[in-house]
Amino acid sequence: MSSNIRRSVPQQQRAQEMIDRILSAAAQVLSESGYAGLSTNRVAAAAGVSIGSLYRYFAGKNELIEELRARSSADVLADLTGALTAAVGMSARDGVHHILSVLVGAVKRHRAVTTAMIAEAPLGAHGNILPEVERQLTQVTRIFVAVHAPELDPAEADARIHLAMGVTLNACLRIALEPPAGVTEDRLISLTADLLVLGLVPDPVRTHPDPAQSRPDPVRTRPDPVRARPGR
Amino acid sequence: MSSNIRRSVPQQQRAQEMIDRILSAAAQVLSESGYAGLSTNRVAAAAGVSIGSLYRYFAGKNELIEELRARSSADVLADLTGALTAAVGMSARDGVHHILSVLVGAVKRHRAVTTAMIAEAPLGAHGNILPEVERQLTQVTRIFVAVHAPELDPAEADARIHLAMGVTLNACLRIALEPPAGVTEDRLISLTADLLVLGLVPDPVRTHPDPAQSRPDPVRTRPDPVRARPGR
DNA sequence: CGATAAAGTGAGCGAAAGCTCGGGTACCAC
DNA sequence: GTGGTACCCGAGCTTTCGCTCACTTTATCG
Repeated sequence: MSSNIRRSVPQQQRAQEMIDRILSAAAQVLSESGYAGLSTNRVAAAAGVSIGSLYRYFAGKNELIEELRARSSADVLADLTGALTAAVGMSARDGVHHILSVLVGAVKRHRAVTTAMIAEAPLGAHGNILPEVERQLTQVTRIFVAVHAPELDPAEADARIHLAMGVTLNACLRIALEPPAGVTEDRLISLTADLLVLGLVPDPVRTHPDPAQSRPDPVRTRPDPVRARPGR
Repeated sequence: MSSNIRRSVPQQQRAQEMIDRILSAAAQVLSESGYAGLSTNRVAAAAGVSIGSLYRYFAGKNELIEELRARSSADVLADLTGALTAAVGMSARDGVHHILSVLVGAVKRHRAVTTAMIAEAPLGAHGNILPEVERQLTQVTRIFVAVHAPELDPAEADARIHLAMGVTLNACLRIALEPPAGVTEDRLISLTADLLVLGLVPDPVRTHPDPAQSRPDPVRTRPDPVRARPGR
């Protein structure tokens, strides 16, 4: 258990260089050996640095990891803010598309950290890697919904936004980190963008299935059968 | 490093009981201390069993974890298959809704394992917890799309299915494990169901933002930038 | 220059991990 | 009973972990 915050603030240039060396070595170890393979000794060795030096600048392993995550998150966030300002002049769908592709690109750049951090890690309890990004995105989306669908009551809007955040982040991660074969990345982004604008702004006409749609499905059972046992 | 596969097959009843004890102890440790806190010694102690007995039936820690995951996955899969047969008599949207709520319930029942397994784990490289479930769901969805949207070319259909799988699994996990405050679970499931049927079956009318919808957005850029071709 | 602080080193600590193995105990033929 | 097999135990091995600390080297400055 690390406790004494012994981390010293760098004052010379070489110290800053060392910090960078350590962090990029950590990212490298992460991409080569995964989160489980990330030990402070290994990082120090990979950085060509003494283990003692590592502990001079990082109070412990968790600090090191958190710093790594924070840097990636900040970088992705920077890209996002740029995309947001670029999107204000576009149509809703084009804006969403643009934002998505920027996010996908940013995540790709940080493949090592993001893939490894989807892990539990000792960070947030819920294992969210990019909370800053999600926060920013939520904020903007809230405004978007308020403008384009002011009739929604707050709870309903929140539900849609929550869902949209899940779709967005999940889609970006999937597209960037586990791209399926046979489909272009841009096609996936387009589909996601379509889905998002559809899901955010309500359209009373299509919220339920239109009766004409049904196929040779003869039986129409009870509106909803007994739900799965509550369990536990 | 575990190597010799020494795992013996149980022949007496008490052996089977022991295996169950070990597995449920593992689940308990997992929910109490997270993935990082899961050690074989701890599991054995929690099960009130010798560490040697654990290694008689599990070739190593990974085997134990994989068995745990497999059991949860199988249980969720069983629920899913039930939901699928129940859904054949329903409308598309109701069917999807039903499947989603069953999945959410199943995930909830396996909270400990699923939350911990979202972690890296030494399992699949991509950290997918329920590959069997995803496979089954993909298969059914493929049929669904083929029936309801036969005009889609295969690549386009695959893209939509891939996206839908991401949305489905992510939504279920989020709803089951990190339910947001202020919104009922059922509302989220309904929204997700709407989104899914919308996203799966193409509707030429709404693939683009309708012009009437827009608010005080003065600028409207090009109707649509180059759209990705169907790929492949 | 000499002095002081910052930066950097690495042997090695205690703890905990995964796992082994020799030896005991419960069970089921006969 | 007796033999044999399946079952179960737990001290303790080996390795690796996070981390400390006494120490040396390098930069800064009067």
